[in-house]
Amino acid sequence: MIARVIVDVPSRQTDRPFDYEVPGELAGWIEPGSRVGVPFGGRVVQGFVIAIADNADVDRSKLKPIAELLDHLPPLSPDLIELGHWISEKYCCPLTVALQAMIPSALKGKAESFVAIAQDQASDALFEPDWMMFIRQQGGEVKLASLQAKYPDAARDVKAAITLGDLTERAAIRDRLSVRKVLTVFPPADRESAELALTAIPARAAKQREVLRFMIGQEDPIQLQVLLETLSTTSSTVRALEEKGLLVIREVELDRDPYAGRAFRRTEPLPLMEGQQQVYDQIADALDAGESQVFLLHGVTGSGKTEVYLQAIEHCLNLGRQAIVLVPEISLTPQMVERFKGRFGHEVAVLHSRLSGGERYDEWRKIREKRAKVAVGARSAIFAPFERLGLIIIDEEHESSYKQEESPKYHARDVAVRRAKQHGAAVVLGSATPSLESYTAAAMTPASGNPGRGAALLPMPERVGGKPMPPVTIVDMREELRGGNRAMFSRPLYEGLKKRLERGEQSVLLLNRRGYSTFVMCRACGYTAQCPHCDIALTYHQKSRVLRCHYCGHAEGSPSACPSCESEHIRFFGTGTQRVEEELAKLFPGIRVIRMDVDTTTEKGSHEKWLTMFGERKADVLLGTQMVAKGLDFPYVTLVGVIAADTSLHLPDFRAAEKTFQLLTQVAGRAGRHQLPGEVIIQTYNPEHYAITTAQHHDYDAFVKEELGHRRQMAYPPYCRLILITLSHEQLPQVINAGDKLAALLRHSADEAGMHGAGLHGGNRFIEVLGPVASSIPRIKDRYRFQCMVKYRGNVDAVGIVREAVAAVARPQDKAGVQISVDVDPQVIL
DNA sequence: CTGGGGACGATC
DNA sequence: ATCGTCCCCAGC
Repeated sequence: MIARVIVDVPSRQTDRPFDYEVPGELAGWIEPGSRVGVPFGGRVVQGFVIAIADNADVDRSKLKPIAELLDHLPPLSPDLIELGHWISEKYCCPLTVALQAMIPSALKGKAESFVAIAQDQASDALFEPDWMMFIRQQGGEVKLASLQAKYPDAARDVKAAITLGDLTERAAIRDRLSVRKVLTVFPPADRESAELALTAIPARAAKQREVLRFMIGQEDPIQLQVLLETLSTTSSTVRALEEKGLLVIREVELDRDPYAGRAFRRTEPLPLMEGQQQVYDQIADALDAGESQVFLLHGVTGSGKTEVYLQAIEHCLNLGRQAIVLVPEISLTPQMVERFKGRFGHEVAVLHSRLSGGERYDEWRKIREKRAKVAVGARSAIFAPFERLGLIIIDEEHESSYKQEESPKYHARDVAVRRAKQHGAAVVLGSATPSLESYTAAAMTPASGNPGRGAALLPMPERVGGKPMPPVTIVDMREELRGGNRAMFSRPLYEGLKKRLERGEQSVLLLNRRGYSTFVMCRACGYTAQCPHCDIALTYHQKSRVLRCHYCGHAEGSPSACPSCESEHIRFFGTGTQRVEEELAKLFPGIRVIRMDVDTTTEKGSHEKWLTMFGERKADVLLGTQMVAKGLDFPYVTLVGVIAADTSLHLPDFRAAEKTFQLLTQVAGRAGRHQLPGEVIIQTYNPEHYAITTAQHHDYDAFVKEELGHRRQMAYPPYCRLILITLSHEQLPQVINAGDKLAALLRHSADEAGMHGAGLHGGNRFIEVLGPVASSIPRIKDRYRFQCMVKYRGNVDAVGIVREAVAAVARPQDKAGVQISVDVDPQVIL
């Protein structure tokens, strides 16, 4: 029996299966998906079995046996392995990287070396060195690492002993975490004889009597720790009873439950409004049919999408299938979790990055061991190891956080569609502002003349309770300036805030820029403070009084005089959240402000803490970056102010307008969701920009129409697909050289591919290579950055072309080599 | 003639 | 990625 193993060595050259012999004793245990330790190039590494075969591809003499099996249940299933292949192809990464992304990091084992005294070595206490005696004391075998730590000078001798055969070396894979085990006390099995024994306990051991009496009355096993606290005694007392054979103490597996001690109030399905019911019926039909189908649920904020999700999941579970709910990391608040736990109780597993490694592992095991049927989580929860998926819901599907920034650079939405196909599951993409990719996919419905393809559009244009969308006022900041107001708050926004304070209502202020100021400039000579490691201006942080780089974290003291001309006319320009906070305090003495940005929410749970405080009306204003725009729902918020809508509009990103529109629409939906009517004020220097005017009228369709026009004109997605290749190196000439080489190779292959297709340009099939050009931030962390862009459409294997070109350029890949990263733009492929 | 150091290639 | 091998040149 032969196992094909993908070894955990993430490089281009080892990105293929290696064959291993399955030892007889493991034959029944090893299957595709098993995690194993295998000897590889003179050491032991972790690997995944991806297939079982009868015959090896290589000469039998080269085969080595699998060294160890790491889990009793394989952490991957065949469908996840297949999905891994797809990811590694589509996103251009080694298969092991794709597979590793699917399991909790607790299962990322590292090889550990052990040394043992060889069997035939007799003890020779007189002449033995200390370290050898130490090994004997430890039972003949120790971790190499602990030997190194204790006897740093013995390295030479130990190495020699291994070479001579006096010591043997053994490697094993060790997981970062294991199942949590808790000492647990079991009540006596035979209560009658225990009663008898009770009387036999002498009076001086009164504590033992008390413990035993307690345990006789106890139905269930109890944690030792809890027992000791309840009866305020010590473990020796309990141990004594154990030794008498009256009690049993055993280690019991226990989940680390991040929501332990929280009771979730059970909720029942709410009656659906007509709009909700129609949407639900369509999803339920698809679930009944059991065929993969993608839905785009376009529901305005407050239209009751979550209740539709909950009932669709319930229907899915009733059909004996499982469901995954993806939510942006930032929206995965306890309130959000509560909605799902409240409806489905213990059958919900929660997966997100704020959990500790152990908690995450235990939630994952709940799914693996079929104790959970619903997974709620961020991006990576798309890999939840369910066997019969029926439904995948992606809430706020337009969110860019569904794209992973590190390798594997997958987009959870695209992976979801693929995974649903494997399982015959339904996908529901929910958003008030669908991404253009999803919208275009939905525009290809049978009705629009593309039968058999496309996502079904499910509109939910009504808000629950019929609340109107809040009125949105656009304030032209150029007018304000002309009117003599140079402050960061326009008069309408100032008046609005003042009114809210007087009425005891709350406001939310959005400014998509943290820190105090955007840049520091000398008015005399024009000097600006730049990061020494990146080509980017430093941001001043008021509290710590330092200039900080938001890309590499570099910090330096802020100058009081210009470092270049020594003038004192050095000033802070641009506005960050810290400065707004300061200004609010000046304008409204006594105002209570909660500031929420990366700087104030690094601590675990701080994000929720601030929101809870705000919900309890312990602050008047919630001020923050885009994290205040997402999913918050506070009844006393009646004013939402956007301090500078232009911040995201001018980013060097063809999605800048789309992101701005989404952000403004999202944040506008935060006001007046309850009894009190709301109001939104947007400050901007571009009041006529369509992203802003369409957001003002809550007019998604108008925005999409306009934006699609621009995208078509510029040949950007969804009218084509993109691959961005970024090259970086410490030396500028090296990057330029590699960039030129790469572009030449790409152009050559693109031409060749074009030859075989009809109508290269303007038709439905083309491939175009742009660059190399310097990236928008030409240097980060002391590395110069250049990029090439591949634009393509139709049936061309652009990723394949890129993969080959990258492999050719990255050939001499020693330490001095140019780093190349490949980014495939998201695309809903149906 | 030996021994360090960097390029090259294999790893089942 | 990491390790062993080969080959070259410097030093003895």
